[in-house]
Amino acid sequence: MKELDAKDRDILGILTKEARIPMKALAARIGLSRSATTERVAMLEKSGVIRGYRADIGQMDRGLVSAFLMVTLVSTPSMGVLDQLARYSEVRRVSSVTGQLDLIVEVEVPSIDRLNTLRDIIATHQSVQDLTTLIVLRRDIERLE
Amino acid sequence: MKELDAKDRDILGILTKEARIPMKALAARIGLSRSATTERVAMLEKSGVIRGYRADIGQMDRGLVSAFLMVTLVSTPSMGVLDQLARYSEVRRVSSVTGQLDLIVEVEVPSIDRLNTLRDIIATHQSVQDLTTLIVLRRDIERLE
DNA sequence: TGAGGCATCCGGCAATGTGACGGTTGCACC
DNA sequence: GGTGCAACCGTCACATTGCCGGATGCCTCA
Repeated sequence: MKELDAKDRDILGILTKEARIPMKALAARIGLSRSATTERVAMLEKSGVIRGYRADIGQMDRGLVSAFLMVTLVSTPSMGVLDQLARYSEVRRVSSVTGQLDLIVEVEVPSIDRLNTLRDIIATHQSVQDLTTLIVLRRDIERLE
Repeated sequence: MKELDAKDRDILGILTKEARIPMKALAARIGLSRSATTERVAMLEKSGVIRGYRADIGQMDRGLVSAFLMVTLVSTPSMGVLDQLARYSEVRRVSSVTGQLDLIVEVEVPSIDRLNTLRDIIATHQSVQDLTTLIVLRRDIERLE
């Protein structure tokens, strides 16, 4: 895939905030014709830079509990932990990190009970050495893209 | 705001995956007329259930570094830390959590240098007691909505 | 019970946006 | 200087949208 130029970055910048904007308006904003803009967006989609478009739903309205599970592994190559994590749809994101920890697992569960269940399942995995649960009390800032 | 019914949840389910779908197609999928569907979506937007629409960008394509900053505060009412954090556009999300930590700050910066700068700025804030930086090496799972 | 108010739905029209295409321009390469 | 190519533009026919009036069902209260 080619380098993205300034126009492409403009497009991405706008689409990450207003994904439903009409092509015509998008074109006007970046200073290209509609057809050129449509072509660029199609290219960005086809090449995988744009993976899709999502509505951004307020978390409170779903009545879910979010938590971070801070995981330390016995040995760094994760040995099936990821496979297991991937099996649970409540697992929203898993990040390998540097530092005292190895994985940060973000989960979103319907209840604290379910969180505890999930926590226990993961904590008892053979390659998990230590697991700390941090429940999100409040989102103070949220600007994910 | 009223309770969301099954149709509303259908709408949300579809829009969280395909935010750019035309209203007509959305209407056909949930089994309502286009105008009723448009009305419902408008209601969901106005009431804040739908906060916006975002293009989903593959993170690697941006050449950015993501990191978690684990913050312990001197005293729990945050005393201006949030205001300061909000000032930096690299701060993607801040979560108040239970446990040994007080805040989890997620940042996305163009370089490690910038990360260090940001880290230092936050760490020297008077109400920050402790700050640990965890750099994201890899996203193993990502299913944020 | 039946008249009014309200929420929700539908369909239709005019305005706007889209997909598809052909034509222009600028540039690199032989 | 001719050929190929990538990126752009404008236009046509068609699809989608915003906006409306009107139907339907339901609740409330005289």
